[in-house]
Amino acid sequence: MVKAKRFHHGDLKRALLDAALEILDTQGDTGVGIRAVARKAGVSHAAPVNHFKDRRALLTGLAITLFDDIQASISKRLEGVSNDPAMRIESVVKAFFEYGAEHPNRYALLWRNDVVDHECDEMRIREDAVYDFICNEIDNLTAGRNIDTDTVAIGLWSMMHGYIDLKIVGMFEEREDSVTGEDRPEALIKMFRTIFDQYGLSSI
Amino acid sequence: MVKAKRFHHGDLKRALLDAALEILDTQGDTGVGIRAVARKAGVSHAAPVNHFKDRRALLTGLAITLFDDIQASISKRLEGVSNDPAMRIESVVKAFFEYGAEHPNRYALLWRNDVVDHECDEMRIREDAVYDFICNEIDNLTAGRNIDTDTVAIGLWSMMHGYIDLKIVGMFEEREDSVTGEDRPEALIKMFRTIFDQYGLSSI
DNA sequence: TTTATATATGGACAGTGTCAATATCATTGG
DNA sequence: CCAATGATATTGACACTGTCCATATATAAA
Repeated sequence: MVKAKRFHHGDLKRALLDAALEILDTQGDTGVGIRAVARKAGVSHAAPVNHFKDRRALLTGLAITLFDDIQASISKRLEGVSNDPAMRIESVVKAFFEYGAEHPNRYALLWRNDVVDHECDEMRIREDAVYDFICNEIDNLTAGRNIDTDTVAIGLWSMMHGYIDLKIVGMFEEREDSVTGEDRPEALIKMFRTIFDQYGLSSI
Repeated sequence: MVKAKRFHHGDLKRALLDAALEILDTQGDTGVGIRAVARKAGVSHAAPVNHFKDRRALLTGLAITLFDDIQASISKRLEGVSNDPAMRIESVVKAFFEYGAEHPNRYALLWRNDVVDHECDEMRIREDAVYDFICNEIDNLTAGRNIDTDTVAIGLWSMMHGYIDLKIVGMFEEREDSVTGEDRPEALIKMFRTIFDQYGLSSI
């Protein structure tokens, strides 16, 4: 039942994903093709079909591993953080900011609707895990008040994602903060604090 | 000097862009290729090279026309709106919301960093036009106060873009607003009003 | 060991982007 | 008006891609 060193190659699926990730980082998702990945993994051009029936399946599989990486990064950050819901939310946001800045190609792939299947369970489960975590923390803040959790969560996630995405595109180049002088991500986090404040969430 | 019905085809560049847009709407940007567009326009597969040297150039050219469409939509909306900066900003946001909902493939193409060249002047000019408009209106609100315009503008645009983009991906399906019962875009706009309020921008 | 299943190979096909050589049209100069 | 020039379109070619097929081989089960 050991997964390594079985069959012809060993664990080809893992090898394919490793190769795909390397190509993604260097050439973007355009370069991540069935044949190119197979070539890098040292197998024939038709070998991957046994593990990924499609190019779409390959990229979806890759995206799933990327989401797991983010989740791991979030968990690591949460270890050294207090139980304050606001601080825990901030950890999630910072994890995404960091991931997008360090691995723009990986982050961009995650939200490519054409080459990644967001309908599949494995993808949905992972998205929901993060979303539900945020909602749960927001609930801790809004307890008893007449505030819709989803609205706050969607607003938060939208701003978080939009900032990362537009920064990757290059939209925000040469637009430094001339007043506070702090990093833009910090400014955006502070901006969200003001939202929470206005919503009566004093603890943040 | 008339542009129509000149040379072999007439105005092939326009015909190519029309064909490209039709394919984009029906098949997404993956289907928008040099050969497919040429086929639809009724010319040989190598004809487009005279007007777009690349597939990237073709998609960039297409994106430019899309941005012009959005700008036109914004201008139209602004006609029936008062001089209140907050209302004018809201018009811009609503124009983008509407465009993203009605033409998801077009909106998604706009921010595809790999197939659209955001460095070129024609693209930058159009992006800056909208951005500067928003900044200008924000300035009218923040006049004299110690608030960084770019921070507010980036936050606004991030939230606006992120919401549209994630909605296209399907991230927000089945997450209705259970409290207010209003549309999510309205809720997000209201959310931004709270930001402005908190920033001391009473007029919004 | 035999059988069955999972996995990998090589060949083929249609499709793609891009380039080079050629042909045709439109405009300009004489 | 005619010739020349530059812009535009066509055809053919090349390497590459995703996907399918028949085949071969390795593992697991009987």
